[in-house]
Amino acid sequence: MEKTYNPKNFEDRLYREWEENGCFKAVRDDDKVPFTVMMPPPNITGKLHMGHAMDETMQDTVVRFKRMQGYCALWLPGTDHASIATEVKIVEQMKKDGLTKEAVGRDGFLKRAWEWKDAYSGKIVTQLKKLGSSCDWSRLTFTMDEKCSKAVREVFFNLYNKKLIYRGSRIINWCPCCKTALSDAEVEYAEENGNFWHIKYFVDNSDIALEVATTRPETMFGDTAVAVNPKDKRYKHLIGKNVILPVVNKPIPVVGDGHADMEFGTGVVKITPAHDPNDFEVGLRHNLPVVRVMNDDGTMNALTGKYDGMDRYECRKKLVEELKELGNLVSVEPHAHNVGHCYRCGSTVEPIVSKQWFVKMEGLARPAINAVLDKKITFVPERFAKTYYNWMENVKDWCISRQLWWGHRIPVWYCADCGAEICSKNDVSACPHCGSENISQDEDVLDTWFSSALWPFSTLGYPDDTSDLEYFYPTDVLVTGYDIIFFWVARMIFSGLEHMRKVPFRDVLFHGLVRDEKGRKMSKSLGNGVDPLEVIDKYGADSLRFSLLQGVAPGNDTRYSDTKVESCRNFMNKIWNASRFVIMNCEGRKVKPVSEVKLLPADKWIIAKLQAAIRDVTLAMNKFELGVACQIMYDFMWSDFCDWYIELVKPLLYSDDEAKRDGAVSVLVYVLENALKLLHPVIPFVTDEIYRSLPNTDGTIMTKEFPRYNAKLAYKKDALAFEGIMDIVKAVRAVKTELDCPPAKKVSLYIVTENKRYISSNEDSILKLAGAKDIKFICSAEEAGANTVTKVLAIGTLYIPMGELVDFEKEKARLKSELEKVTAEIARADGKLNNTGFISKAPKKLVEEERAKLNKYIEMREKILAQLKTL
RNA sequence: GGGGGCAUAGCUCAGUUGGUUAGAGCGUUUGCUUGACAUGCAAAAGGUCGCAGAUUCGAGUUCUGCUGUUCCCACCA
Repeated sequence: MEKTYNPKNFEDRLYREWEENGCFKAVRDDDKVPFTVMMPPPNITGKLHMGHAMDETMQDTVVRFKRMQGYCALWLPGTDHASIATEVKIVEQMKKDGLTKEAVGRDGFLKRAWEWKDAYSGKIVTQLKKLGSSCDWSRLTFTMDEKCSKAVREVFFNLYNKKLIYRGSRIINWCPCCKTALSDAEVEYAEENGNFWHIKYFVDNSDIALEVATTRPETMFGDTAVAVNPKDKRYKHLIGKNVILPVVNKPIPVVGDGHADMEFGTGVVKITPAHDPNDFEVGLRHNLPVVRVMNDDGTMNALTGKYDGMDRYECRKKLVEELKELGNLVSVEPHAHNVGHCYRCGSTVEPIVSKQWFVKMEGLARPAINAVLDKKITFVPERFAKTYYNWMENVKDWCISRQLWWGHRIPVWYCADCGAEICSKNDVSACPHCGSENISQDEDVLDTWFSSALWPFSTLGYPDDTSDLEYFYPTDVLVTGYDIIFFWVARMIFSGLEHMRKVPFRDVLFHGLVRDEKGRKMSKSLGNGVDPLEVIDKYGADSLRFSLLQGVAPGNDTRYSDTKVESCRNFMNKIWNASRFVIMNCEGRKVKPVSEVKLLPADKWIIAKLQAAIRDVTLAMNKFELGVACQIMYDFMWSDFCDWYIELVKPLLYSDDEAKRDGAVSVLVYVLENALKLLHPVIPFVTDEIYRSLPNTDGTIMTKEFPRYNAKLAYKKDALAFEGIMDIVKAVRAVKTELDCPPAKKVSLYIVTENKRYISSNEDSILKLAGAKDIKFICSAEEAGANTVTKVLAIGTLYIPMGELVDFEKEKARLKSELEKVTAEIARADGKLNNTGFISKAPKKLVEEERAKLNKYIEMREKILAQLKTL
């Protein structure tokens, strides 16, 4: 083995081997319990970012853990066609070649899109492999694969026939840049500084004017009424009269409607049903005409007269000027308000009336809410359930049609002759009503998230009754970011319940955003994104994986930092070198099962620590507390195993006693092997590479059983006793440092104790680790002679002759400060034990422990006092 | 307007049924080439756990209010 950890030597090789040996393949096995995870399919538009790296690492860790525990673990990978995002990119790409969608046509465009898909989805797969993802690549699914299309059509067909999908003219969010409708979830709001334009609308045949205030004057052409509050005494009498729409000079009615807020602005609202969701509702209530005045590209239409064809903002400017000239403009006041933007291209969206397809959410939402309420699905951490309820309870119908070409085309055909509308699972070539072949399919495609919503079952063969679907569905855990609760998680839940009659997954494990070192969101515009591939190249995949999990709490945002990855790389190096040491010492030795080894106190101690680690890691993993699990492993491996145990066995390894050497090596191998198995789900590469070099192992670690807690090996009392030995070592080291004594200088140890035999049996360890030359058991302090430093420990009192290094004043001060500490502890324990409430109400075990502690401290205090007297 | 998160060592963060003297990494100080590792070892300094109450024998942990900060949702034309 090389002297330092060098992941480049083995990561790619191991991954190839795992793959070639079919280690990731999940085949139905009725003797095993299934464990299923569906990978949130990355978009084919981009490359892997840190968010993906965290998401995939968490999934891989959970899946590898379960696989080792004996589950039939399926992790199914995929990629998403990302309808709008991809289409935007392809349009950009074509623009460079001087081409437009219209120029290449639908077929030409789709050809380009598929080429894009072929080029990019492969890249993402390569990147996922670099991370070590143990997914079943034979099942790699693309959201526009044949099987997904089949599922999409089935679901659409069923919902259509249940009247849960309908087509209608409603207010939707329109992106004038992407030229498509968007769902509510696809609009992002940001506060912008705009203006409030106050405009006079004169009452017909009168000098009286109503003053309306608007932030979007250009929509005025679509005004079909002016509303006042029916309770508003100022305007009540005008209800039913007409006002003249300026510029257009058209009379429109004054209506009374509660929508007009008496307190806000002038209390008069212009009503533009075609361009505002609230106005649309008012329009419905008062039977107002809906007049659209804007084109799909954000320019004004013919109804705006001279503004026809002008951009919406240009029109705004010119119109305001005209109003000013006409004397209708009363005032302009600055006004900050929230403006909606397209989540893909950032353009300001226009609320526009448009004929679109919708999913009726009433009826779908309730069961989806109940599934979480009834704990059929558990959110981790729980708090995200609130976000989910809140959204689900207020959800509006889902606009699913997009005026795009890249995506699942809506499976509805229209007959040009008889006007029939035909929804079908299969392509239709003739009208079933009139037989006409003059029919055409709906031009629009479906929202990307419509197919994503079916992901947990479309990937397993739905709508067919496949064996996989029966075995692997419902899936077990969905791992994803909290930012797509609405887009995806919620929609998978109601879709699973509606179409499969079962929840799509039992747990949802949320993670937060990976931010940059300063806590900012990683983004292209800031240029602060860190490429996981570069990090892997520099530090190795295991280092990155560990750094993304260690000490991270579920659902919390984290900061990426090079220094953290570096410290994790150091941990890998530590594991590497400790293993190298163990393997080196195995040469020519008999490595026996630990059950055949006569265990020494230190052995029992490390085995006890190992068992505790196994127990705690398993508990943490089962609760998805991956950050905690990593911390436990880190501490066990580094502090317990490397810093203490390896140092403890060195004297044995260098002794001439063959049996002792064999025993030491056997325990080393046993502990290391188990530790590697514990660590494997998180850091698969380095653990497997080492595992293959261990004696008595064969094949890969990834198919071995995950360690099980064994109560017989817990050795609680032995472990506690051994801590006493460690206390002696720590005390000597501290004294040396304090007195500026070189660590290499050997000292003698005088000990007053009732544990002579136990200390003697660990003498070698103490001498080696403390840097001592001998241990002498004495009965009183005097025997230790003058110039000693005293350490009062639980296992006994330690006297260390330090010769001229001893400064009596300092020693006195040191003992006094120790006395203070012990006295404080006595006061604390005493206080507790004198509290009748504590005695009567606290668990007995706790009271006893406290009492034992008190006794221990009292004893220590007496010893310290005695020592102070002699000084 | 509604709902969350966060506030713990100089910095970044853990701390999940309330119970040892509140932890880690990085940084800082001191000393070490101790035959796996200087990507290392040892020792140490550093915290009234945002503030004020409440519940409890016992609160970093539960509840209420407040302050600061941040995110999400809704949205007034």
